[in-house]
Amino acid sequence: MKSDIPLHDARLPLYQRLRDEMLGKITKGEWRPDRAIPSEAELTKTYGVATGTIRKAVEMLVAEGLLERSQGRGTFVRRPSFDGSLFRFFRLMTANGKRRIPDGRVLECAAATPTKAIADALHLRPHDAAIRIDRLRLIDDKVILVEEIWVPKTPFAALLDLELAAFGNLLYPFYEEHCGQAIASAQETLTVDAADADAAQTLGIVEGKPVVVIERLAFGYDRAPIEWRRSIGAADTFRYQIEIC
Amino acid sequence: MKSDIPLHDARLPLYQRLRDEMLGKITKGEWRPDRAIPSEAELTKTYGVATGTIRKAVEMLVAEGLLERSQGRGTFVRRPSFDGSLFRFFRLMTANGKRRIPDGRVLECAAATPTKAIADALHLRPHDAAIRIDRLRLIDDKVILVEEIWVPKTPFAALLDLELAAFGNLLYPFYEEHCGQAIASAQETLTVDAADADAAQTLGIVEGKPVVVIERLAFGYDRAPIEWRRSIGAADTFRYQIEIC
DNA sequence: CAGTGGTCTAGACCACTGT
DNA sequence: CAGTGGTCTAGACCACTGC
Repeated sequence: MKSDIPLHDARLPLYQRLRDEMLGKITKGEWRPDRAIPSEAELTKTYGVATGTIRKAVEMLVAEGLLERSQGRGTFVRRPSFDGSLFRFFRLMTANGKRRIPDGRVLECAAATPTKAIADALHLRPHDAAIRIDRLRLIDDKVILVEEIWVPKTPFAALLDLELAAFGNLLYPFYEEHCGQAIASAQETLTVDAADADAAQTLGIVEGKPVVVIERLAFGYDRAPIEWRRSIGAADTFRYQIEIC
Repeated sequence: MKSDIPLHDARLPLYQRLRDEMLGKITKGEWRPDRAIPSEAELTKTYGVATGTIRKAVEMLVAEGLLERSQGRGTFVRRPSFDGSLFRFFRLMTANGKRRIPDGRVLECAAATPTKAIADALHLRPHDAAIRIDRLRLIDDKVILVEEIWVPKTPFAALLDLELAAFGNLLYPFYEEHCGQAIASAQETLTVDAADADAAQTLGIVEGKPVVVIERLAFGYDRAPIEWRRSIGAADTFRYQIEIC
């Protein structure tokens, strides 16, 4: 029965080829999100391999976050759920140690010309177009962060056609839904500065008071830079938490 | 032969208990860095379990970075190479983007009574003894960080017998060498505060100027808290960088 | 209860390393 | 070559889920 398994590369281990095969079922929509895939027993029959081999292939996809197993219920295709990873790129905390996602309010989203530093960070060539997003983040209608965000116009042009109110509180799921761009990792640099007049007014603090400046460069799964952003918040209410592993 | 495996918790899966057992061999130095551990065949005999079970336990330790497998050669205990991971717990950068490890100068290292918050963080019971280390970190003889560090007296008592000058620039390799305690992960919380008189004087800044406060709790491979530390530095020269994956 | 994934066994054969 | 880890088999029994 081994001939049932397409031998994409006969030199690859069986469980690898099985994993690729199953990945195809998911990406092609043959196995749909939130639905159970065939049971291990079925899969062993379908592919003519032992349970251990099926398990190893499934385990790979579980580790990659594409499948989810639940004892006694089955194995399910994960809807790219940002519920679980909501906080992955979000490191601000309230004083009592809880994380609360602030509301996002996009003030502007338009084509613009980035500075050289930002263009370089995004690997833009000299005349590549870009989009600038100005955004506030609020908790209980109080501004806690002022954000300046840059993305390349390609493939983010779809953002220009959207109502500003249509932007969600989290941009990354938004990028994925409307532009097909998933964020895989990011690099943040955090410094402390004095508030300039603009930022001070928006944040409701006195000019010259300390602010925290977070510059983030976010990357896709192919490690290409996708988004540059700078967030500024009042230092006295600021709390940034990170796990180092 | 299953009785050969200490049943730390009989409800845990066998491969978990095996992994813990093997972890003990490593941390206790019974299996030494850069040396091969017994082959799979030997381990199955020693512990009286099937190869698959041994493999799963070994795989866990490989995933945790403690073992390394090499086909045809054997499985080796990894020397915690601080060469590559020197910067793993070190996130301060100079303005030009380079990382430079500051010198460490231990001012005091003595038994002391921690606050309740620190005792709780370290999971100390009411009368467990602790050690406090006061330390400066300097670049070009300029103080850039003031650190207060707490570790449990057990198993860190060896630190009390050392000359202060004997402490290296990096404490974690030091802990490992003298106390057999390896740091596996840490959690940091970063806030901005105003400098009190003490810190201001040590850091050479004006009292009330903003300082960055980093509180870190570091954990061992068994996820038990090992070290609490608070580092304070002047905000204007501060730069903190992190990769989020 | 039947069906699912979770654990575990007791092997087999292969690919690779060092001598 | 003998010995190692890498892959794979063909099951068994258990714990959990939902009906």
